[in-house]
Amino acid sequence: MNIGLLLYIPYRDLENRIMAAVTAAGFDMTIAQARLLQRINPGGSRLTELAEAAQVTKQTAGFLVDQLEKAGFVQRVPDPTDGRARLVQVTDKAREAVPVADAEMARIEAEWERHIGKRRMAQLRDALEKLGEITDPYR
Amino acid sequence: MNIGLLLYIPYRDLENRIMAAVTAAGFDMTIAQARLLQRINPGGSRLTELAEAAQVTKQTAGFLVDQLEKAGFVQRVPDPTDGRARLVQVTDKAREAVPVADAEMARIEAEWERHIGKRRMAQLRDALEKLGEITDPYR
DNA sequence: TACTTTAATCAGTGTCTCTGACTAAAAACA
DNA sequence: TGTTTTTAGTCAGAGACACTGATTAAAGTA
Repeated sequence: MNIGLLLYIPYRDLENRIMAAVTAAGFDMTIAQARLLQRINPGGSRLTELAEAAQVTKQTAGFLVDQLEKAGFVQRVPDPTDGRARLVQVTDKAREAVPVADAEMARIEAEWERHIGKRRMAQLRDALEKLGEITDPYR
Repeated sequence: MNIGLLLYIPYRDLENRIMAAVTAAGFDMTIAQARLLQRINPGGSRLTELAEAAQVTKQTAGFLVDQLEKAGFVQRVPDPTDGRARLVQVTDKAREAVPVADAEMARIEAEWERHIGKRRMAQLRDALEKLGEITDPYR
């Protein structure tokens, strides 16, 4: 079986389940919004940075940040070091969603480990981390 | 690092590269179309089957099949065993794209194996196949 | 100062995906 | 057999997401 599909199937399952958990907890956001949100640095990120990290255009990133801002998950503040730029910062409201996502993630990882075994899980992680070195365009 | 992102990064890289190779060879199709095309059985598939396999609604599958049909990559023929249904079949034109995709896939797999080693590659495949047992909704 | 680059936005468009409502054929059943 | 329910697929409408191209304002550079 095609290695691409093999990678995609568990990925999609994981993403769907985490999004379901997050929205069930009352955090109303979409997958694209969540993907972007994840990439924001602790001190805030510029839109251009964010676009690059998430592998979308600045326009798309701006569109998503608009929605996240409207929903109260991020705020834009002026960048003190550059008058053209603004920093996108995660709000407390969005930070409250993190433990929900983390808990679901832990649940899924435990399930996976139970099914494929501790050894295989460690090997999977190891192989993927090494693979990231040549496939992550942001690295 | 988050196992979801770890899975997603090489997947996206692979998909992008294969699509680039396929479109560069003159086969003008989108990712969504290609995903659906992959799922069509040798003897043809019903729309409902296809939708289930690709995890989209019947409407979405129909929309994509319309486009694939317009581009000449599939044809719809009546299902002899069911007057309501039609079989979506892959055309020769689409079949010509397969070796292009396969060649790119082989190239990528070779690169990956060169970077992470034969042993890790085998472990990755093994772990993912086992994981598919619990994460593939179509299985 | 004049020119170039960079950060972000505005305008417009195409693709993908969904929900809901519908038609027609097949299957189930009374 | 005739009626009801299920199944296969389509039509209509809407929203989300992604793109290209053009523009504005600030910063950096010659």
